[in-house]
Amino acid sequence: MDFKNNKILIAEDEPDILEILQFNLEMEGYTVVTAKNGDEAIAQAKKHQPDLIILDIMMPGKNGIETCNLLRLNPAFSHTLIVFLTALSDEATEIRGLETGADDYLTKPISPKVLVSKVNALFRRINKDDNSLLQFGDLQIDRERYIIINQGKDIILARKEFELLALLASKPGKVFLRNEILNQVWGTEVIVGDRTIDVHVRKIRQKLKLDCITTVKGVGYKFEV
Amino acid sequence: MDFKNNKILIAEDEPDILEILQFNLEMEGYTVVTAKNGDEAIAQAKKHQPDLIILDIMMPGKNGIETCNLLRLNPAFSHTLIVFLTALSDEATEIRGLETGADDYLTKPISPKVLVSKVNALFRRINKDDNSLLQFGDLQIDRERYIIINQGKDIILARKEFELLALLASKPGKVFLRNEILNQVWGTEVIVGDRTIDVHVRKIRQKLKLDCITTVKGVGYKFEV
DNA sequence: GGTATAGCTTAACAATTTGATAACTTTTAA
DNA sequence: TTAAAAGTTATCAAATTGTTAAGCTATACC
Repeated sequence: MDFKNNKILIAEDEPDILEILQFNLEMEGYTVVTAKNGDEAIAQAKKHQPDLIILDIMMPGKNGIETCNLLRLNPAFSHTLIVFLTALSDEATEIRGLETGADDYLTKPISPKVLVSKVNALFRRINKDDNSLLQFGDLQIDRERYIIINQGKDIILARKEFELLALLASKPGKVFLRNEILNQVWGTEVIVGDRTIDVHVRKIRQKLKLDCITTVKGVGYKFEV
Repeated sequence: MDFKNNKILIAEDEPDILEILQFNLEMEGYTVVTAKNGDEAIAQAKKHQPDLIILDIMMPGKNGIETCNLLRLNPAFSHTLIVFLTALSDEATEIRGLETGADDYLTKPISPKVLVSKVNALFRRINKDDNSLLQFGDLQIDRERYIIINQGKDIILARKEFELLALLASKPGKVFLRNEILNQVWGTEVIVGDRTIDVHVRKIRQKLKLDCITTVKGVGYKFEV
């Protein structure tokens, strides 16, 4: 799951609860920043631009609802996920929170596991379909954007090159026979010469500057990191 | 709030609860269709293409979780909002439900007002992403008002130009295939010549004086800031 | 209702990029 | 050692896109 790179800001005045939440979300792979009250939360939000903000409603100084209102006024946070967390199971507060523009509302006591699941579900909702992105260490293959990113640098491959690489990378380690490659990338109709695949492989190797395509002599090629 | 035109499918076997939910959501301006069990829910979903599906977990025949799994397998519903509704406050079930790919989880008893608020919040989020205005640095695209603003200056695009740009900008970075563009901007009925898209792209580039549309040769176009 | 205007599409051609091949060299495995 | 397979390079053809101008269409305006 690659949405786990997302950043979460937790604003909670009770240190114990804060620590439990932070620990569990970090275990899940999220980056967590924290705040002890509303003002600090706003400052941290501006500094770190989190993808999700968890606001305790009962906090000293600015409470969660006021904080949410202020954040939503800023265009930078108009799309940020905001979730309230509170011990109040008071219905009026809950409704007020949601009308304020929060995306969800969690009632304490909530188990860390449930929290993590809810957070995952929220991100799943906004991250739409991320099945188009393959990642291997420093190498990213983004099928949707049709680019390769290696060590932060964009690499542009021509269509055939890209499709060939994407095919090999779709099953790392698997050896693709020349025939398989021809069928998948060129289709069964087209007939091309013997050296065509080699030339494309060469160009990929050249552009990527990375030894990720291995030749299996007499058989085919495979992708390996 | 224009998202109130949205359609909601409720699957719930207890007629009393079903009626209360339906009544309250209709009062709020939503269109509601109903189902009494999982199979019926799937049939209704296919028929009505709802924007949100509320699934009771405990239902005769297929339960809510199974139903959700089946729906998510169908690409037509892979992005549809799904919310579980159940009397179980059992933690394991809750987690299982969320991992299944539901977007939220509501525990009975839930007051109609809270339900309505949660539903509103869910729609607020997805509508925010789809509609309203997109902003990329100095460039603003206001889909509602059909206006582009670049560095404070209004730029007037013709309708096709605007729709093409708005489509590309709706997913920055994503490469839209020529076919996708034709389907989205022109519709599946209309057939236009090969160079039509290019000409519109050229005009957009010319008017915006900004290099924000990238050609991916042999594939399509993408919007990038 | 007629005319002006902007918008949309197309055709024709230019420019560019991509892909395939030939011809040759190098590597590999038996 | 030696075929067979794969690598390399330059070159040319083909595919794709960019550009421009012109014609058609719908809409607005008088």
